[in-house]
Amino acid sequence: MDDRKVLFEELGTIGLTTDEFENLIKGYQKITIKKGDLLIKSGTVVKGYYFVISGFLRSFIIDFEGNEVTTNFYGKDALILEGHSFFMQIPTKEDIQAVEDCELWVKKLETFNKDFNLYKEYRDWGRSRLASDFFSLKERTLSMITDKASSRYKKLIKNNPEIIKKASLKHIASFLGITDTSLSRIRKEIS
Amino acid sequence: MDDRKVLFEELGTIGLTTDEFENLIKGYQKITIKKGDLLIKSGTVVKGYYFVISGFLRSFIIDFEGNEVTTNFYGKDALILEGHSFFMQIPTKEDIQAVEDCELWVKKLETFNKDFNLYKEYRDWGRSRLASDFFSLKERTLSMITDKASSRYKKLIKNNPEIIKKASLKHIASFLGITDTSLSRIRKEIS
DNA sequence: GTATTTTCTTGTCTTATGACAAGAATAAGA
DNA sequence: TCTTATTCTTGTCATAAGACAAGAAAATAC
Repeated sequence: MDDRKVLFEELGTIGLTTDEFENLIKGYQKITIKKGDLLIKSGTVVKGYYFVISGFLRSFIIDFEGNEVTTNFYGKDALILEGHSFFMQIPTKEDIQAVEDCELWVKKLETFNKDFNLYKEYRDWGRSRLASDFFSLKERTLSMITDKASSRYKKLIKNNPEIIKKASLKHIASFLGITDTSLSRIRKEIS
Repeated sequence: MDDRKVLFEELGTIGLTTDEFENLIKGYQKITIKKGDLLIKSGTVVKGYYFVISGFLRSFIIDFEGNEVTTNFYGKDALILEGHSFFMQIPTKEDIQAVEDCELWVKKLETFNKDFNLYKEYRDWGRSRLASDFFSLKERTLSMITDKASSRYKKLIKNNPEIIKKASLKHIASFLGITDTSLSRIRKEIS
């Protein structure tokens, strides 16, 4: 029951009655994956969305030259929603990998659809989440355009210290759109 | 009635009955704006989403140094949805400006919410649109990371020739994340 | 249709970042 | 614990893109 706290914090405040909330919560299943394992494999259809209970993950794609490009990081309480694949039920191009051992809640498509159509509050919550993830991505894209690499790195230190602590230099570098060599030099420069 | 064709193509195929469709369509109002005018002003709360019937628009933000950075372009049939502001009803940071005289359909929040809760099909459509816009932005961000400026420009020529035709060099340049000087040289290089 | 403003091109020089490679440090495996 | 693999640092050199400035071309206004 303790683990439900994470969900409770997010979903317990959207305005559902206790019964509705309990019913909604039933649709979540707990899973664990080991460090290095893939939660989502590129080429497959994503079957659920996920809440991170504990652990740390990253998403990446393989670019045309065969290099891994890290597209995002997911720590405690993060929502992992690969909407394009999940909603349209088409294969995803991204892989999502556990950087540490992880515990997650899964919500599968069928129960998601059922609850989505059942509860207005859940719909509003989902819409907000999507809109705010969209907004974050916009900010990131803008930062790629207007900031130089060292500023992007400094922002990451300030806003996402967990990433700096848990992700490897190589993964952070490709997330920032630079080489690991450059990031190493930026680190030296800053310290 | 002719102008409804645009909407029809998008919304007429989502599985509503004729009556439901007619009712949905009623929620749209037609507006026009003149070249140079702002459809959405930064600092205000977005009151609707828009379908472009005719014309051409661009969205931009002002960065910390006071420069305009073009964030998107919208041609015929495009959906203009500033979700973060529209759904959360908070002020937006973006401006959206008519590059040419434009005609648009507006759907205001109240009718949107009514119809969203009324029709499952409309909900599914909205979710798909949001997910696919999200996906496009992801691709754009990835392109900023993995492609050099000339490749990004070539992709734009191939995938969005309308932008090349209608937008100014300066706006295209900031959209691609480069200076107008650089884009001018890339154009010379290519031709 | 001329004047004025805006947009685009081109030149020179600077700078941030990449490519490649070799060694150091750290982590993982046996 | 020792060995091997991985990650990180550092050096040298190459290159894409920016900064600044001046002129050409095009669009807009009067």
